[in-house]
This record gives sequence, structure tokens and C-alpha cells, in this order.
Amino acid sequence: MHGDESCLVRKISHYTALSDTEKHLLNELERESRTVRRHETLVDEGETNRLFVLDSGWVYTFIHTPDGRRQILDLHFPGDVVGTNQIAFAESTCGIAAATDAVICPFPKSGLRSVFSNSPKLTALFYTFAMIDHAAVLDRLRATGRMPAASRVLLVLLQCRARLRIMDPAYSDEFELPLHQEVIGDLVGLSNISVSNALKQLKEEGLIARQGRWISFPNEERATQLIDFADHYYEIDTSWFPGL
Amino acid sequence: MHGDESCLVRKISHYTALSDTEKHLLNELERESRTVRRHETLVDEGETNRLFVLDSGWVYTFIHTPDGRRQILDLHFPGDVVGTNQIAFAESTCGIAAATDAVICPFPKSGLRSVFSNSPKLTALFYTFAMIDHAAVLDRLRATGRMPAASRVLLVLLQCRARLRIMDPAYSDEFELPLHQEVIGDLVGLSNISVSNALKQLKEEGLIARQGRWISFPNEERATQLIDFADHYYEIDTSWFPGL
DNA sequence: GGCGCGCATTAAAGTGCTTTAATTCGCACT
DNA sequence: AGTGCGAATTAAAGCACTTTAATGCGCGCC
Repeated sequence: MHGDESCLVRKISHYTALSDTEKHLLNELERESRTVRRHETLVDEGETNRLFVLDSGWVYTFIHTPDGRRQILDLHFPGDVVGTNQIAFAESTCGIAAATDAVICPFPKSGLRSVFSNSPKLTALFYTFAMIDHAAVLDRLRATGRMPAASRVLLVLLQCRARLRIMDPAYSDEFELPLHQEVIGDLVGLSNISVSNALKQLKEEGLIARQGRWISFPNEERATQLIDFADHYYEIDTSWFPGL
Repeated sequence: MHGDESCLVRKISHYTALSDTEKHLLNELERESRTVRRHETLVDEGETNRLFVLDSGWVYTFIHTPDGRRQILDLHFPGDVVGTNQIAFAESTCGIAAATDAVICPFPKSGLRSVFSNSPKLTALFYTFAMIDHAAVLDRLRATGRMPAASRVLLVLLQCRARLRIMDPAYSDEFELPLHQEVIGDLVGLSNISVSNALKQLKEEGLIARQGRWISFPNEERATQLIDFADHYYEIDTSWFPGL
């Protein structure tokens, strides 16, 4: 675990208050930790499923096409539980790699069972997180299928900031984007060259500003309107679930 | 409800045995039913969220881009619970429309709460279904981002059959595809013209056969290998969840 | 300080899809 | 059988993205 409090507890506290028992259940998932290096593959495609809490750094899940190209499926940030969306399948169909140096806390499937057995509230929240991830994928599917290159890249940038804000509202102004352009392309079906051109175009149109790896949105309203971006991530409706 | 037994019960029975109490809980969700016509929009984008069990027919969820094009997000088959993936968000971000004439059984959010409160097993299964839907979207994201038109269309066809088989294993040989080519295109980011060309190409290569709306796969192994298709839908791992 | 490496940028040619438009097919209805 | 409409097919022009390749930039390292 990293810092005073578990990353998972901090993320979940953004949505709801937690009892000490619940905090204890979650802390159990972050007992062991391991450092991984940028570009390292944590899980290969087809390997058996593995679960971990992401403590720091960014990781992504990916899958290759028969001709060797790559599509990134999910991007994960500190506080995310990685691997839950593969839990229904015996063997993982996608690989996991680190976009930056990262600290992960692996835990066995049984750890999840103890959470689900003991806390309907946490079960509801895990369910909700799965749907938030799902919403992010749907946004990228829409962009990948039906939007031009610049809009697709803009979506990735707005999405990253929206999800970083869950853990740290200080990201409101600008944020550091550690992703290579090839990775951005693999998120929304573009080549690295198109990503470069798109970033240039977005800068020229005043929709983004770049200083090294730091990105900001000088005209945020115009940016969100251009792609109809809605921030699903910050507020959720928990009224429908039992025990909350 | 349609037929002797609820669609939902039949679908879930494919995965696990149900007690009478559980069957009763599920049947409650299908008390009321409504007929909808092909092409009818059931829910508009931005409307408040609504849930229903799909009893017969096919429906899809969609979202428009700012320039008026359309992306289909999910395709739903008899036995599916439609709307659960939007439940975490106060207002629905996508619309729902009928691909064929259909019968739907609307129920309130509270219906889901009574299922979740009373049956950990059904909760687990709903969770699993959400992940199966998610896997289908991920497959289409990969295809949309990184595969040529013919492969994308082939994926749609194989995916439809795989999901129909959940309800009815008789679909193993051939199946009726009621989707317009425009709808197929909206599933994987293609124009209707490209879909037409892709179907022609697939037929010429012997990967599919068509008789009216009926589709079959004369060389199934070659078809699945071409796009690395894995049928996630038929078998799932339920070992990780409590109460099963 | 200069070298070398990884990544980003720029340019030019090639390609696969879209758009537009005309034709054909399938099928319900008279 | 004949008519009319929606959808699929076919063809041709246009365009956005990819591929390939060369150049430029930032940064760690000896």
C-alpha cells in the first residue's frame, strides 16, 4: 500500500462513506505490492486471469488483431481494480501492460469473494465501477466508429482528465499525460502519425494547449461541445442499490 | 410474458439451476408486456433511464455523434435485461430502438432492487451478464478500431449467432439475421455500402452463405480464425461468486 | 559537450472507406 | 400479374487515414 490510506479506500470514499469494517475488507486487497516498469507486460493474452489494485501509475488492457495490430480496451488509473471485467471468463482474453512505472497490489479471486460476501454496499460499488468502465469504452467505441481523428484524440484527453479527477480534484486545470502517441492511437484506432497530426490540429484550433506532457483545455466548453462529451465518472446514482 | 416460462428464466437456466423463489423473483420482472414495432424508438437519448426484459425480437442501444451519424452500442436478444448498464447514471446517455417487431416487459428500478436484496446468486448472474455484454462491446471495439470491413461484418454475424445460441442451441447451423445493412454498419463503424461489399466478399471467399435473411458459415473454422473469434457467451466461470 | 537513443514531427504516396447517384431486387398490396 | 416502395447492389469520384521514410527534438549517459 502507498501512503497513509489505501488507494481503493480513497477512490471509493469519493462516492460514499465507508465503515471501518469495509475499509478493512478493502485494505486486505492491498496487502502485497509489486513495482512494475513502463512498457512491462503484466499479463499476456490467453494467460489465466489475475486481479490487482492499481496503487500508482497507469496501466492498460489490450488485445491484438490477427494481423498483429493492437487495440487498447481499457485504461486504468490509481485506485482502479484491474481484471474484474474478465472475471466471468476462465482465461483472460486480453493482456495487461504498464503505460508508466506503476505499483500494483495483486490479490486472489477469493479476496473479491470475501468483499462480495460481507458487504452489499461494496458489491454495489464494484458493480458501479464496472459500469463506469463500460461507459468509457462505449464513448471510445462511438468515437472510433464515427468520429474524425482530432475528435477521437480529444476524447481520450478529456476522458483521462475526467477519470483522474475522481482521485484528485486538483486536476481541474491541467494534467500530465504520460501516454505515448502510439498508445493514444491504440485507444481509438489511429496510427501514431494521425495522433500527431490531430494534436497539432487541436492546438491550432485552440482546443488544447501543451507544455511538454502537460495538457490543458483553454476553451473547455467548446472542446466538450465538439464531441458531446459528458463526464459520467464524477457523479453516480446509487439510489437503486440495497444497503446504501 | 411469452410462452410457458419467462424468457429470463430460460436464459438464466442455461447457466445455473434456479429455485422456485428465484424463478418467482424473475417472473415479477415480466408481469407487464408491451409490443413495439420495428424501427420504433423506445427511449430517446437523454431521457430518464428505463429498464425492461426483452421477451421477443431484437433491440439495440445507440448514440448519435455531433454531426448526426449514429453508433450502435449494444444489441439485445430475447432474455436480455435492457438498461442495466445505464443504471449508475441518473439520465440515460443513449437511446434504445427496435430492430424488429418486439415484445418488451418494462419494470421499475425497484424490481431490480428486490432481486439484488433477495438473491446473491441472481446478483452474481446479473453481474456476469453485464460482463458478457461488455465483452461483446470490446470485441466490436477491436474490430472497429483495427480490422478491415469484411472482418468487422463477419464479427457481427458470428457474435449474433453466438448470443442466439444461449437461448436456443438449435441455431448451430444457420440463423435468421433481421438486421438492415445500415444497422450492421452502425455496429462497427461502416457505411451501408461497405457492409454490402463486405457481405459480397465474404460470400465469394466461402466464409458465409446467404439465403435471403438466413446466414450460415460453410467453413466455420476458417471464419473464426480469420478474426480470432472466441465465443465468450456460452460458458462462463461462476466459481468466484458467493452463494453459487 | 557531444553522442546515441527513443519518440515526435513532417512530408509524400498509397489505400480503403465514404459519399453520391443510378440500377436492381424483393415483396406487400391492389 | 402489375404497381410501388424500401432496401440492397453496383459504380465512380473524393477524401481521411495509413504506410513508408526522412528529419527533428529532448534527454540520459559516458
